[in-house]
Amino acid sequence: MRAVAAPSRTQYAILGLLASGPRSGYDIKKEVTERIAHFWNESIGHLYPVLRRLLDRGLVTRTSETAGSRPTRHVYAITAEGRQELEYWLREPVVPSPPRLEILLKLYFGAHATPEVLTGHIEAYREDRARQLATMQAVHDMLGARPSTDDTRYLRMTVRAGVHSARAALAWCDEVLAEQQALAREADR
Amino acid sequence: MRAVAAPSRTQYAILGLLASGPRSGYDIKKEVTERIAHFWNESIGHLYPVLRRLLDRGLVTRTSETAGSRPTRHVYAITAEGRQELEYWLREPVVPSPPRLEILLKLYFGAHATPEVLTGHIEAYREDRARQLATMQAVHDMLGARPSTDDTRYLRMTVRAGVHSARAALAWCDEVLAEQQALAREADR
DNA sequence: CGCCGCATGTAAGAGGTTACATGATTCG
DNA sequence: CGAATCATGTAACCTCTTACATGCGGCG
Repeated sequence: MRAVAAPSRTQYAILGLLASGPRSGYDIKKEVTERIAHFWNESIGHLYPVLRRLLDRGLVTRTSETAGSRPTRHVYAITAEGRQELEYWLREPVVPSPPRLEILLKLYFGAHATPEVLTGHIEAYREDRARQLATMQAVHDMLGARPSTDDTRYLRMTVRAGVHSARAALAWCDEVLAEQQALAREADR
Repeated sequence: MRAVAAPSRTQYAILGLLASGPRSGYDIKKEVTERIAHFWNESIGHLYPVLRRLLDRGLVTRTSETAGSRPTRHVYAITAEGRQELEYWLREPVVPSPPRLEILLKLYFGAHATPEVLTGHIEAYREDRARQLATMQAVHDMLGARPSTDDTRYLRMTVRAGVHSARAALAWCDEVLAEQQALAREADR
């Protein structure tokens, strides 16, 4: 390989989840979409081959649960080497991923679109983020009812990140929408 | 192809830039890194094949400028069909891309790392965003607080998005760092 | 009786990054 | 005189997504 490995983050997500208990591929997918979808996601079709690779590398083990005639359920557990690999990755600096915000790209090319189209995009985005804010706040309240236990502390922090980010997005949308309205009034005069 | 085309956004970025004047691949790359890197980026190695494809599809034309013994400079210009394609894309709803925030993933797995490591990551991230905020504010001031001319109006909006986002990130970092410090004090007691 | 949840996996390929290859010119 | 800029392009390769393949069991 010439291109230096941009190491798959999927494998670390898997190791991280398995670090708090054995799970099947299906379980992992569910956990991702139900708990951390606000900052991370995985597609099920990618999970299986990566689990296979982790197995081959000895970072996880696999046990099979056969229940009647259903497809065999494979439960994966992290090994000592897997834990080491996870801890190594956790210590490594976060690699910044260059942003690609499609909505800003469209806005940047705004001169080639109608104001109505732009406003429509921003409004849709605003609603999206407003919904997210509501969800995040609901989750936060649910977590916040109890004292900061170890198992929810970090989840709560990520939820707060979502709250901050959504609020900022809303404020920005309102700014942009106001400016677009001012422009429309000017054009009307 | 079975997987339904997630249409390359690179091609639209190219068309959008070419819509305000002919450029070479090299020029496009420079413009991306110098002007819109805060929300978009392209790698030069990917630009050339995509330009080639746009040429084959008749969305751009190419003229060659030979200057002495240097590699021939290819200048691309958008065609009427290219403009149509761009405008079509601009009208289409923004496709939301599921987030993957590595720093939050590491934080979420915080139970398997030392508090010092986590704090280090957050501090690094904070500095990063503080730098970005400074840059964004400088650019914003340069663009001029008020008279929104058409050619800077949309750029300014994207810069404002960066300002809002960076401020939110800083506030979040401070919150998290304070919580980590409180935890450390508790552990000390 | 139809849909959803459970459950695994493969195939195809898009999209994108990095390294390599090559060489002139400009500037400090 | 060495580094950066100009300038294009190819090769290798990886990551990840989507679609396909398959089928049971429970619930409304």
